[in-house]
Amino acid sequence: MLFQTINGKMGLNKKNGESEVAGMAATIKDIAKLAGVSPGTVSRVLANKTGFFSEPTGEKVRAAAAELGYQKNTAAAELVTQQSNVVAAIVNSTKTNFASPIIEGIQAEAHRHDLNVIILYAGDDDSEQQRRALTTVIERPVRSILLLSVDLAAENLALLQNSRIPFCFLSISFDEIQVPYITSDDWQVGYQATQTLLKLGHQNIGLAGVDSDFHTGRQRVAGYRQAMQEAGITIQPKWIQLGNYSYDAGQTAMQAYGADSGLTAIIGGSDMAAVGVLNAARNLGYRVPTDLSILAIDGTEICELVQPALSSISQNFYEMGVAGVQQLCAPGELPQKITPIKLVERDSLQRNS
Amino acid sequence: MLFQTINGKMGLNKKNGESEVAGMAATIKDIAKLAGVSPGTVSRVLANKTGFFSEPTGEKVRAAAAELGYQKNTAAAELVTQQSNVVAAIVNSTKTNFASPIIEGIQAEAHRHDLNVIILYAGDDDSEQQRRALTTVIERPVRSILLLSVDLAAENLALLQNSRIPFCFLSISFDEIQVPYITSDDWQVGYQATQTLLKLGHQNIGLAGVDSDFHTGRQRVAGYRQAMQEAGITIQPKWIQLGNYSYDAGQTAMQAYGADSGLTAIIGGSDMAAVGVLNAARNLGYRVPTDLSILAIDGTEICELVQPALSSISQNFYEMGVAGVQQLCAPGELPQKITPIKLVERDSLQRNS
DNA sequence: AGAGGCATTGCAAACGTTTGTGTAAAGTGC
DNA sequence: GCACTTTACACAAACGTTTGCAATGCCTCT
Repeated sequence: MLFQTINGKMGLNKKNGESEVAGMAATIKDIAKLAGVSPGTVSRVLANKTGFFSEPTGEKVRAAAAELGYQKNTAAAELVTQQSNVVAAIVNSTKTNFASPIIEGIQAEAHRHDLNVIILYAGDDDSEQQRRALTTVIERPVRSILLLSVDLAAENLALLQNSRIPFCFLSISFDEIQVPYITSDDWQVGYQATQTLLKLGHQNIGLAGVDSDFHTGRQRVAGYRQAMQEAGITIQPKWIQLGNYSYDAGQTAMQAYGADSGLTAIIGGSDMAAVGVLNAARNLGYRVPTDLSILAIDGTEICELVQPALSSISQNFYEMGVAGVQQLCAPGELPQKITPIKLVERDSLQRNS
Repeated sequence: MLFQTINGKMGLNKKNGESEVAGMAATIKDIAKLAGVSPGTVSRVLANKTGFFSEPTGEKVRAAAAELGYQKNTAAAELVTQQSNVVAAIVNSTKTNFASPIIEGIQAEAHRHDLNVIILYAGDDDSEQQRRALTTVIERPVRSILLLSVDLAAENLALLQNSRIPFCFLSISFDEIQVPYITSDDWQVGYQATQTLLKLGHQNIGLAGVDSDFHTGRQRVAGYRQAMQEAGITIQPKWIQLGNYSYDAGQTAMQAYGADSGLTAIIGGSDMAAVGVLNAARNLGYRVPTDLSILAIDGTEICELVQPALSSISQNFYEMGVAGVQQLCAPGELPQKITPIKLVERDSLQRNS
């Protein structure tokens, strides 16, 4: 009775008669056959649509599923239901390491909404790798896309917008184009960093390693300029050393300042840049913080790894992650959002006498 | 002629008449209708199956696809072809940070084979999060699974093996169970680290922060013991301070050693642990490397971030990544594989006089 | 006892692809 | 001008699900 071999219309190029023979994964139909019910019923009990099946059948089906080691084919299900519960996070593999707390935030909030998270790497500034990551997520049913500080090439942005999948940028901002993003107020980041140093009596303050090619960096520089201007200090051109936020950028910035820079404080464009500044400064003979105060921007764990531990203007990356998925779960909100920043004091700042 | 409205059997609950009305993504059928050919033909030209269509038709189809902004639904395609070109990497979100070079290796080699990579986070030792990550990849068509130093709970390993998806562990090893893995020879790691220090004249050598709960850690300890024994040195129990490879583990280990430990050299179980040792040692009044040599294990970029830069027994994580996808692309090879290690000298070692 | 309701299940369409088979029309050789 | 091959395409099945609808049987009410 249980092992009846009625098996519908026979395929032409593949006979599906005995499906437990080889390694072919068990399907809902196999369960149906084993349990002696229809595939539809199996689907219903497995989806726990209570009220649509009797307890005895439920048991039979569950037993059969267990025996066959059934694993659902979600892709097939998503095909018919036309909806997915995975959200994709695309990160650029830049050396600055704030991605991890953002992802933890995404993960936590996503699970709260019963969503699954997949992560894709999009290379550094490689538009080809971006395209690759983008198409792999667009081509399969993802519910939404989060882009962690990736600066999309124009053609890739078009691709993304064309896909009609909801998306949101994280930890990056734009002025020219109108897209949803969540990040810190980068102008405030620059402004408050500078203010912090000014309040400690510093006047000659450097800004090292920020990238003014993008909005984020331009904003930080603008905040810095404004704070300096309000304090009545004229900025020497060499005080602003641009770069790409990396460790190397910090180092080369510091080397450009040189051993007799006249600076008493430096703002690192990122944690990594600040560490670069720190190490290069030491090699130039500076003692930190005695001779030179250093203030990092970001506040990731590396600040606590080096000695002296770096004080920082810290961003709330975790919060960015959760805000990102919230934004995508409850759309209709305004598309730009700001997460708070705060000063975290460690051991790299000192009052300028 | 082009806009004929023959559209097959009408659906009962959803009329698919004009599909460009709302946001519904364009399908192959829409293209077919627009170009005035059959869906099959569209599929063939889009897949570039040359020889199956004439150039004029090819052009018509491509034009229609472009006009509709067509995006392939790979999930649907994978459903019928029964094969996928995505490989999943599952990483645990541990604070030690070697994951990134492994992923870069995976990524590079995968692209060489025209595969796409998705990454999942599996939490730290959270079997529930593991299960979640695992099922999300098992439930959809992935070609193979790489697990980066994740120690799977027993029930989750069963899940994985049951799925019949090829998998390989990276940067972790096992003795009790028989599974494919690629990692460094951890015994050699411990042995060579110790040898390095012995050759520099050290005798009282500590081992800090390794986790002997797992095979990897046990092997490192065993290598250390063997090297010490060969040198005729009896290990004081407190020289071995276990931990979980973290920064904190390194710190507490060093604090356990104390200010008058008698040690002249310490092996950090990981880079992070070594940095923990370094900072704690400084706080205890040690000068590194003058009073105390420190040798890290792993050789990630943090070794170069701290001062003095930490010498290390470096693993080739990138290579692990490429070996992992190679292994899964050309199966039949022996299931365990070893990637080489090497000593990288930086500034944290000094001869013991 | 017949009508109506409800619980349980089967049936079949549909999701968006790929691909084997069938078949006209066009091309080739004699 | 006929048989034969080739070219270019359409047709339809199949992948593994979900779900609206129909069908069956039983229960309850009058």
